[in-house]
Amino acid sequence: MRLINKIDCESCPLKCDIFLTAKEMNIQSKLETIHTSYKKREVICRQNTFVSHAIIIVEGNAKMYIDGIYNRNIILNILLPSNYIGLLSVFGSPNYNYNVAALNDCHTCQVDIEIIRTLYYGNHNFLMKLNHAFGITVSTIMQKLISLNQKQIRGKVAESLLYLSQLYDASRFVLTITRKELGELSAISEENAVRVLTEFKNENIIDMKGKEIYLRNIKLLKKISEIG
Amino acid sequence: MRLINKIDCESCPLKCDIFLTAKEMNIQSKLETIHTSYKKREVICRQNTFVSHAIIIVEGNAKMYIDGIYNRNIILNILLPSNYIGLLSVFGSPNYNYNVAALNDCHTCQVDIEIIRTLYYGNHNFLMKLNHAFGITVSTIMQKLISLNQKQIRGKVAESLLYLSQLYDASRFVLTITRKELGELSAISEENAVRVLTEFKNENIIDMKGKEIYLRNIKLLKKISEIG
DNA sequence: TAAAAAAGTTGATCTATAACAATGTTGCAT
DNA sequence: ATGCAACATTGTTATAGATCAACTTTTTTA
Repeated sequence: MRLINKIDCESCPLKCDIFLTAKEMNIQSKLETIHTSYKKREVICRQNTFVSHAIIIVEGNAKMYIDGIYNRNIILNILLPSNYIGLLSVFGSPNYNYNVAALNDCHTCQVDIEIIRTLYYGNHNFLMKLNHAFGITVSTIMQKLISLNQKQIRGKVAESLLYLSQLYDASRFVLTITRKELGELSAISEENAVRVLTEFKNENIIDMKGKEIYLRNIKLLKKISEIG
Repeated sequence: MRLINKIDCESCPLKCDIFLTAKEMNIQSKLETIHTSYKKREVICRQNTFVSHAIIIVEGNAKMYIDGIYNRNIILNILLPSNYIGLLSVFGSPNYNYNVAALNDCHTCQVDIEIIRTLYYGNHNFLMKLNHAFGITVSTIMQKLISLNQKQIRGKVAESLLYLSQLYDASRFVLTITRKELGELSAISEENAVRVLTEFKNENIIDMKGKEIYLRNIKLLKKISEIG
């Protein structure tokens, strides 16, 4: 982790959906932010450590994951630019309950969580947004709980592919994650992740060349994902 | 579902941890509440339906569970008196993302969610409590995600037993759930739930007679739960 | 640009657990 | 009191997916 710069930055942390703009909040003073870069594979935040800053991904992709038993992690989701980390702790638990690691070189903008806290203390508009976001988080994780538990490998991989497609808003995309990570996202082994991908390719459901993936038959993928 | 009574009830919905007392809120008017009873096995609220009321369990136990594929549900947790249902929706998703069903005859007190919303709209103390509660919920579910995915049946059952022990605050307790439900709480089959219980009994880790369970060796149970 | 490390692939084997089956037990309703 | 439905138990079988192993390809680093 290299600290690039400690500058006043008005726009980037406020781009994030959940924050209000400086204008809306009617504040003059600029927020003091820290800009930090992370290299590929570097850990941005670590489960069970204290949340000192709200972090916004400005550039790059990152994975949010929880430590499993015996090095078998579970990836919860992929973070894209404008996604924030750590807001769960604003008025919630003081520690991270997940890890975040850079999938490629990442640039972040960080704001002291205490500043966020005081800034938004009495702002119920913000609190409502926060609560709303948490509601979505909870229902997402619950959905994941089901699928990781009850679907079989084809259903799990289908779901992951659809998730990625939606994330990148395209039926043709370049995987930022490795096969092993695709396995961690689907809670299956690396080998089976590869096998299912090959199956899908042979069945003309997807097209694949290295990291490039094209979802040929999204309708069928959805079916496979649903029935498990 | 039988509607018992529509009375003004000041104390019972406010007993719940997350609410403030009428005194703290400095309100004179009494809250209009609905008291409803549910018989054993009756569904109190249904996944994907609109949350119209915040429900507080006044008496009885209930299970919170999500619909799985093919009737294989997953029980998230057991609700005891003073636990609330539906608060996730106050400023979050408008629908339930889980089911709740009575494990034995239950008595509930319900308050229109809209009243809660307006009552607490500008009350950041409440919003902060809500945020805090959500934080705990999220980290609990994440923990569950790990254990259901990576532990094997002995670890899962050990975890469930420890959970129940903590819930009832006793090493000796009477199961309110069936073996099938213990399976659903541990995400394993009913048969394997029985088998593991018998194993634990034979290994003198627990004592068991029908629905009565006594955790003899909690330390070992914790070990089994941790290593999976 | 060579060497090392990381990532990807395919086949064979092993195993944990679900599913099936059969039967016993308890509790509730009429 | 009796019969039905829910609940519990134990043994057997089948299988999905992990693990192991050996190898190739790609990417990173020095």
